[in-house]
Amino acid sequence: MNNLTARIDLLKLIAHPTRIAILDELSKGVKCVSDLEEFLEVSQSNISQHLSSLRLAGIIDYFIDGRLRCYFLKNPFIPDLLEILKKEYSCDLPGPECCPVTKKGTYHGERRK
Amino acid sequence: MNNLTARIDLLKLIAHPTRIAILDELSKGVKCVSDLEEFLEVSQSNISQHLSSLRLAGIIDYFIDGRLRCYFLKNPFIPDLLEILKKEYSCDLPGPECCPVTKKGTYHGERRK
DNA sequence: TTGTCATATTCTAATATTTGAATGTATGAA
DNA sequence: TTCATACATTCAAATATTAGAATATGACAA
Repeated sequence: MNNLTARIDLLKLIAHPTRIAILDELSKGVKCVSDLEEFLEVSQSNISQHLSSLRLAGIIDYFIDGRLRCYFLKNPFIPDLLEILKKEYSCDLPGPECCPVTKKGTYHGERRK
Repeated sequence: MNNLTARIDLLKLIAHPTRIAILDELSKGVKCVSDLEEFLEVSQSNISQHLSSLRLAGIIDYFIDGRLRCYFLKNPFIPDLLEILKKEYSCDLPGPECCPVTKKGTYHGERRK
């Protein structure tokens, strides 16, 4: 499995509102499960399940402090992803030469013979 | 639905090998379906289905040139995403003060009373 | 006006994901 | 040594995603 494939798998795992919320919170610092429980609107069991999946994928990890499990971000791809997820874009990409609105210009890409 | 939720939905839609391959190819320029067919290992029907989903989500669009449909990228979030997907990271994020390996330091986050 | 090319749509089966409910386990306090 | 806390695991049901097969459509060429 190459790098890109692996990265796409990560993306798929992460593309979930609760998981993003967890990662966003962890990006601010170490948190234990009950910290997360306080600001997420889902059950403790569900949070644990998400944490477990994220950890199996190598995205986060934890250390044990007494009876707390303190989770933290591990994968450096995550902060970059969170950043662009929150970024605002003011307009669409510029259309190609032969724009669908004007119908002018032609398409110069490769075509089947 | 706020911006972040919408962005997460986009992420979920995109997190698929064939879709990423399509978007990556479109990021290099306009392509029609048969161009895509040539380098993707999936059926034409399947490509069309992916293109259709991507278009419904506002990620891509096309213009008609004779009997070709020429697709292009529309959503400006995509190039940023593709960039970080391909980025190499040399190591994990630095662990927190109280690291799981050394077991030193303590956890200063908020805790339930 | 018929055929063919380029592409889309619909339907369905297979598969994957997500969740809640119930229960289990380890730790520290009393 | 018993109890409560903090968290994890297992299971099953509900739901969503994906791919392929079959078929449809619209444009151009002959």
